[in-house]
Amino acid sequence: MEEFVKTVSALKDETRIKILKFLLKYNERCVCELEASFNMLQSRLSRHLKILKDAGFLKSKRKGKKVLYSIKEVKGFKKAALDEIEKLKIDLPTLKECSI
Amino acid sequence: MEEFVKTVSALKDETRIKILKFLLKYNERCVCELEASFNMLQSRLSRHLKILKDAGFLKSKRKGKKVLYSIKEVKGFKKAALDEIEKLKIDLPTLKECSI
DNA sequence: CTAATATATAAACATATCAAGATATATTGA
DNA sequence: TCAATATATCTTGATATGTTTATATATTAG
Repeated sequence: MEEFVKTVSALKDETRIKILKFLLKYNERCVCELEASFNMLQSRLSRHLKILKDAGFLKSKRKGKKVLYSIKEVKGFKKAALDEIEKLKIDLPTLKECSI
Repeated sequence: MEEFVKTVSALKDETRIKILKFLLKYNERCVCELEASFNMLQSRLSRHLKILKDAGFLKSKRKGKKVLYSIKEVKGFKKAALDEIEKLKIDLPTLKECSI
């Protein structure tokens, strides 16, 4: 139950839905790229990324100063959720890549 | 997007998850049966049923004084959610049937 | 080691959601 | 029509969640 509620809670936020859709489209991205692309406060992003990671939707790996986030391979309900998000017709910001 | 958020929001509550699981198991039930089974205030139950119905998980039909609620046939993400809920290992209250 | 950059966490405040109690609406039968 | 039963809605107070600002931690360059 807890696990399911956590999964669903992570999905119940427009910002997080957009982040997931963005990473589905643009693969592995560092926080500063997301920050630039979404034009969003870093602390806000970091918080949402943590929630998505804790819920099992994202994985992260450090690369130097950067931390790269990407979609984790999932199945079952979580997979269905990502599929649904991928189909949503919502505007995503364009990718603002990091120098380096 | 709105639709997806509404769907997910409906799922983000333990009471509603239990109601869904209960109706998956016991099929069509009136509010007073749910009230008796869950030992829950009627207004609280009614509120949750409305949220689940608005989100597209439940349908209802009136039968005399009673209103009968049951799981609606759904597909895609919603179906995956119901499947997941059906698999959850949580205790459900036993059914307290209505006289009549 | 220190400064600079990248990311994470914490505190304060605002908003959303829930439970409970009160009230309203709908249906039936007298 | 009126009373009783079943269900729905509204209001209030409590709790949870999101945003912002400030601060802390981690990594690299010098």
